[in-house]
Order: sequence, then C-alpha cells, then structure tokens
Amino acid sequence: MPVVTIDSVGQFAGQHVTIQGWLYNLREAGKLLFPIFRDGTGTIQGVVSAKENSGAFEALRGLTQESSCIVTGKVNPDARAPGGFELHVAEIHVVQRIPESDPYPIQLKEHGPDFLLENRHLWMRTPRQAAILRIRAQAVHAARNFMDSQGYTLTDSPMFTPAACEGTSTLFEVDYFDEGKAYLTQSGQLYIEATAAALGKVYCFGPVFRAEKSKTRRHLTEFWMLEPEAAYAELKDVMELGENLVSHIVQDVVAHRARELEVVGRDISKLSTVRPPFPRISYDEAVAILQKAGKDVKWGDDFGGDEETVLSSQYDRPVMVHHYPTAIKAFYMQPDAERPDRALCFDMLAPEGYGEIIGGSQRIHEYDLLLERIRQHGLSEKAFQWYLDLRRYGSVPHSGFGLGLERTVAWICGTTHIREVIPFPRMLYRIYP
RNA sequence: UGGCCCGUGGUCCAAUUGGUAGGACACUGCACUGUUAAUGCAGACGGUGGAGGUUCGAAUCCUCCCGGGCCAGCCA
Repeated sequence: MPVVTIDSVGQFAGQHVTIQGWLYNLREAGKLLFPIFRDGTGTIQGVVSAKENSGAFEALRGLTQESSCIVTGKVNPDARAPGGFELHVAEIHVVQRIPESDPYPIQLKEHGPDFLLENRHLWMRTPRQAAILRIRAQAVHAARNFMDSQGYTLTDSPMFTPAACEGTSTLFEVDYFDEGKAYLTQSGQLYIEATAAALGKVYCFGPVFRAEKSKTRRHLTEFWMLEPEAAYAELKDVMELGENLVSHIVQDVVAHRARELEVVGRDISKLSTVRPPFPRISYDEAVAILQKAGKDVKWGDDFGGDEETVLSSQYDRPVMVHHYPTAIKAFYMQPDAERPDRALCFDMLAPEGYGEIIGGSQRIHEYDLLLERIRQHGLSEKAFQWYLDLRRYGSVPHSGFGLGLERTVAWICGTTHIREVIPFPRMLYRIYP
C-alpha cells in the first residue's frame, strides 16, 4: 500500500493508499462519519459507513481533534467532498488519541491574537498558517535561485559583531567571554562589502536583530534579510537588480503556490502585475506628490508609514524612491557627485501599505570621506578599521541593498501582520513559545 | 518611548450607561446514511487580570501594578 501525501492523492484515484497524519475534524451523520484528515500538505475528507466497515467506524467514532492517525482507504473522486477527492476509509490506526479531558486548544472557530500567539506551536497546524509558511519557503527558494542565477555567491555574514553599523541603541548585547560586549547583527552589509571585494557579486541571507521598541504590524525584533552587494555596481544597477529580484519572487510564488495563495485568500490579480519596470521617483518628486496630496511634508523630512502608503498606493507594483537627502540617511551612503546633499540610495515601497521592503545604496568608496563620516557619527574608528581597509586596498564603487523577507512575504500573502509569516515571531513583548 | 483602546468560564463575546454576571463554541450523552466551522435535544463545567479606594451595593467609577492590541517615532 503506497504511503502518499494528501496533495498528491489525485494521482491515485481509484486506488488504495495510506496517509500518515492527524484528524483535523470529524462530523457525524448517523451511521456515517466524515473525518477530515490533514498531513501538512493538505486536507482530505474521509467517509466511513457503520454498515460497510463497522471496525473502522468504531475506531473513528468519537476520535478527538488532532489525534494522530494512519489511515488506509480508497481514493474516490466525489464532487460532494471539499477538494474533489474523498477517502473511503478501510482501516485506521490511531497513533495517539488526545483525551477528552484535555482537548486540543485550537478550535475551528475564531480566536484572538494573544491566544493564537501563545499557542503558535499549535496554531501553525491550521491550513492558513501552513499555507503561509509554504509561501515563505517558496519565496526564499525563488530569491536564492534568482541571486545564484545572476552570478551572485552566497557569503554568510556573522551573527556576533563587535560594533554597530548604525549606532548601538538598537542592538542586542551579549557577553562575549573575555572580549567584553558583543552585539547581535542588525545587518550583514558591512561584511559583505568585504566579500564583494573578494568575490565580486555576493549576497548574504539570514536573521538580523533589532532592539527597536517598535510594536507595529510591520516590525519584528528578529527577521530575515537578503542582502546583495556588488563591486563596480552603481545605484542604477542595484535598483534594476531589486526590481528583477522582487518580481521574480512574486511570479515564482504565483506560479508554484497558487493553491496556498487561494487558502490565504490572496487576490492573485494584484500580484500578476508585479513585473519590471517598477516606477522610479526621486525624493524631490515624492515630496511634491505628498504635498499635492495635502501632506505636511517639507524637503528634508524622512517619510513615515503614512507617507509611504500615500506614495505606494498610486501604483499597482512596488515603487522605488531614490536620492534621499544625505542628512537623513546612513553614514556609509555615497553622496551624489553633482548634488552632495543627495545620497545615492533608494527605498522600494510595496503596494497596499506594506511599507518599505528594500533599502539600498551605493556605498562610499573614498577613504577620506568615509573616515570623516565615521567621525561625524561618533562611531569607533578602531572598530571600523577593517571596514576602512576596504577603501585603502583597491577600493571601487560598489552598491547593494537589503530586502526584508517578512514584509515581502506579508505583502505577497496579504496578511495584516508580519507575525504570521515567520514560524516563531519575536516581538517587543513576546519571546514565547 | 509617547498617544489611544482592551483585559468577563478552556475559547469567542453579552450584561439596558452602579442593582441577582448570561450566551455561543469546546466537552459529555442521545438522535440522524452526505456532512462542508453539520444540525437538533439534553447534561455537566466553570469567570469579572492583580492590589487598594469610592459606595448600602462595582464587571461597570477612581489610583497604581501586570498583560495585550493599534498607531507614531525608528527601521526592513
């Protein structure tokens, strides 16, 4: 008897198969039972008749939700069954029966966010959550495939770092033996600038940590970031890379996870338009658009979530805003040669109010200017000595960006909060489970 | 960190603006051969986040604490 996954039962119509999974729900209708089994790949309705199979009927009757079981039966096409196929149960082996005295806590009804997050380890079994995690995995797969196909080499950056890349107030501090304090990385960028000078085109992908006291639907204290960096690349090159990367991720998910997108209720028509070229507007143009929309924004202000939503809602695909004022951007960004008060940088804003999914720039490649900026920002020259070395030995113009995975996946899925798109979210007031 | 809002059985919500805290789901039993978060009937269970205060009387009003949500700042 072949052991099959539920997402593939269609290939076994008319045959007997075995499914290893859990009881998702059980409906009784007299001498008929309608169990719904899930195995992580999907759900399938079974049917058992007391008249035809009293053994299986008795074994299944009263079985509790989420009890684990191994089921054997015949796959029949049936329009009355959700999913189109139904399993005529021949035999059921209960692996673990959940006692009625301590039932599975997650109901098929509605729950509040606090309860669900407290039970995240169980919540993820529900079809919607499982679908989201599969979409996340597909997005990661697509992103890595794309970077590899463009000649970028994965070079992992360290999680422990001796200093910040943008001040220490938002860093998690840890004791590091006799070396004193170390910090959890908030970006791999500085390190991949080194590997880019070694290998040309590189990227890193992993978790980063921000001790920001943010508690909004767009923030986690631990999230995953994909960061490409390329030697000899200028701003326009990485903007083009960014739009190609994002459209590839979206179209790959649409192509391979259509079923999961349907489970989460995402309108695919809003994703199919996400193809290059993405609109590009300068910071100056953005300010003009916002002022025209009645926003109280002056040149030199950074944009808040509200402003980002106004800008992004004008387009059916992500928009790239470039050339922000140097003063409101990070110390390592290269100023525009013709207008030094503008930085060679860009942000990519996702549609529908999902906010910034990419932030990137051309990096300062001149030693003297970088040293000046490090001093201006009160950063440790000693800690950044190795970073300055990159400008002493064969420095070249180079550029890169960081893509926030959870914001991107939340936008693709259309979830209201990014906590749903990571298996175990870490937030300001939540570290359990 | 600031602003606003919310804490009522295991879960999701009511309680006519201070007057006996109730329903649904979940759980148990019975019925039902096509259920789609099944339905119907019956049963059992058990709660006002915590500490003070006002009052004849507090889920309701006040203070503090704890927990949570949304927004802002900051960022991806």
